[in-house]
Amino acid sequence: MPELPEVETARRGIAPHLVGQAIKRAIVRNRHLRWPVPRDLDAQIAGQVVRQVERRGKYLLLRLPVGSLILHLGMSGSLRIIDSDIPPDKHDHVDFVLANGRCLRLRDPRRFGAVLFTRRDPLQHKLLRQLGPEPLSDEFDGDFLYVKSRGRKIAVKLFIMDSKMVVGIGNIYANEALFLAGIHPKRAAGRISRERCQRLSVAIKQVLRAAIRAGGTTLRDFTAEDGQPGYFSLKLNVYGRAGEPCLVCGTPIRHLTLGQRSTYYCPHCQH
DNA sequence: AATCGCGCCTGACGGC
DNA sequence: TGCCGTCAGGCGCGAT
Repeated sequence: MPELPEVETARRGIAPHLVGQAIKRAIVRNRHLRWPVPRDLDAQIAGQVVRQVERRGKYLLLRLPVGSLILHLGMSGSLRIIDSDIPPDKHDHVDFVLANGRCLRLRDPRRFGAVLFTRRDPLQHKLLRQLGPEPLSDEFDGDFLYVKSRGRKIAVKLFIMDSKMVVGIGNIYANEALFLAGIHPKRAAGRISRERCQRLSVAIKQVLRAAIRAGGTTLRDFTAEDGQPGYFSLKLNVYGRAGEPCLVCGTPIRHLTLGQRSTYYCPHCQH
């Protein structure tokens, strides 16, 4: 499941192949993603040169002279740069055929992803407008977490996964960051001290940066089959390790469900 | 305003 | 071998 580090890795992988290239046409084989792919997608983008590939949270923005493509990989989406004559798999829903004979191909078996187009500022798009700060930016720090969480009774894990608070922290990295910060996932967000908010913000940045590094070193050039997502080569301390010993203290890792999502923690290290 | 739970969708996996 | 139930999860949205 692509989280922020995987999306950032994808951005870095595809950007060199796209920037300065004209999109000859868009081929939409299946419009039924999270939201319908616009019927006039091809008409909107055909002939336009990609100016920039940006990321905002887990959204990828392909900036064109007129408008922007907004892509989201959902749960199972992946992007590759391939020769445009390679026949599509049944889950290869959208192609962006480039002028150089290559093609940006979106595969998404579960179709939770999205391909949208806007002629306006994509950051003002309904889906992006209300997003919180980037977790790796200076704006996101212990003070930010502390101030925003005062009075909130919501479990801290759900709090840091709320994209209106801060973007890009998915389930895996939320679990891992809380372990590193020594905070119990169910603790009320508003009852975490300033010091521990600081620890948490540092842990979040640490986990995300490590995952981006891992993604970058996982030999992904995006010109062939997808490489592994970052977390495959990352040491996971708690995620998916229920019953196994904590790597710090040996206590069995516990599992619970929080907001319909799998949650893992060490009952000895996290309070 | 804050919080909670739903539903979209398919592949993997376990049990029989 | 095959069938079936269960789980996984990003995230917007509607309900409370």
